[in-house]
Amino acid sequence: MGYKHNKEEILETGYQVLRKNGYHNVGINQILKEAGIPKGSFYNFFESKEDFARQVVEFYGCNNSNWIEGLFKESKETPINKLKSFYQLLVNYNEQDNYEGGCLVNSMSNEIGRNNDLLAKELNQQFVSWLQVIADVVAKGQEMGEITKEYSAIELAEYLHAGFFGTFSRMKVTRSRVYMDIWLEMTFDFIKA
Amino acid sequence: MGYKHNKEEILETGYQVLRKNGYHNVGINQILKEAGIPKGSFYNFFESKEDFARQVVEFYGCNNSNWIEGLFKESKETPINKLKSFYQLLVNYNEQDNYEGGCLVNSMSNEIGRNNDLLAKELNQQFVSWLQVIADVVAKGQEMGEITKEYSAIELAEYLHAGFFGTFSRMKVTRSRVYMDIWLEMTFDFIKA
DNA sequence: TATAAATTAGACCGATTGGTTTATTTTTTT
DNA sequence: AAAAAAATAAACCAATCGGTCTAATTTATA
Repeated sequence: MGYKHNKEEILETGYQVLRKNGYHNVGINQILKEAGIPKGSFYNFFESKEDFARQVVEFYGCNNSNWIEGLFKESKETPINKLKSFYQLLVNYNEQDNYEGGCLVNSMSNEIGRNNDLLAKELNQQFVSWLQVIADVVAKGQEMGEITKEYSAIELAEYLHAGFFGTFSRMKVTRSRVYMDIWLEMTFDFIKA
Repeated sequence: MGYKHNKEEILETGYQVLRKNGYHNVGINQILKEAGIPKGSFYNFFESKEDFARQVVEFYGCNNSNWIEGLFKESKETPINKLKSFYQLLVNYNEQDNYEGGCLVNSMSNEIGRNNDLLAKELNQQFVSWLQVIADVVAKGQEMGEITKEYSAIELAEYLHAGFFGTFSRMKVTRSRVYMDIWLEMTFDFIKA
């Protein structure tokens, strides 16, 4: 039957809160309030705010990694179209969100990537694990002759995802997907064989 | 002769502090300490922390805009090489900094681009003014037949600078320029005519 | 030179921060 | 059923937050 509160629900709430507001802009009390738990429970599950954030990143990162893998596996499209559809899907979700939040790993990397070694390490780990999933699809596209072989699959994956992140950040400020759509068109034009 | 403290010096200190630590991670007291001024002087010059940050962004944005313009004007290289050298220079500076800080506009856009309308507006304004300078050089490159005409100068400028920002963010976490150098190579390969 | 205005200086303020503590309740183990 | 362990609950803590206030000093204006 278990206790009243469970960790995964808190992590899910934490993910939403941190994604939309950032790390230093959010206090523990806000998380307690939104998750509907008392402080005692929070500090029973998590050592500190930093530990909490690290676990949120890990939780989100792993979920996202599985989601991407599933998406690529189920899709019947060719590799290059799988990738393009994937990015289009992310943009659609963000648009529905009215551009609130964006990607937790992207935002948090920018906010504390240089000031907090523990979180930076976790953020990079998750990013790299996504990259591997993307690189696998890129590699298949290269084998099929769809994607340029001038650069390695991992180099192209980094290029794709870092570029995507940059444009994603711009979307936060402009609150418009116009340049994001152009980015998609240009990038997938550039990387084709 | 003037009073003891002057606003530009405070803005310069503020720029360094905000760039390295972010917005919400920095308190007024830290700025007072690093700038060596009492609180009374700060609130004599600035209405609030938010107003201060806005002025720092404006100050940095304009300085940077002028610097870029000067750089492009003095350089004897062709447009595409001007752009590449410009980005390489930025990376070199960041490397010398041991990847602390990065670009204030990039970092701050990510941190508060969606939560603070006043700052978001200023950040976007500065970004767009840089973009115009870059687009002018891109346009010259297109005229000379060096750069692809498949996309407009401003589209290419957005593509360049947003992509650069994304990779710049990654550099904060990885603390290495490896993928940044690859990004440079790939991007300037992609956009050539 | 007298007066007004701007700047400097830092003590002070209520609110909030991340985190601790203590007591109670619930679940698990014996 | 008894004892140990885990989880819940919220009052409490020192430190810090952004910001205000009053007084002293310095500069500009009349």
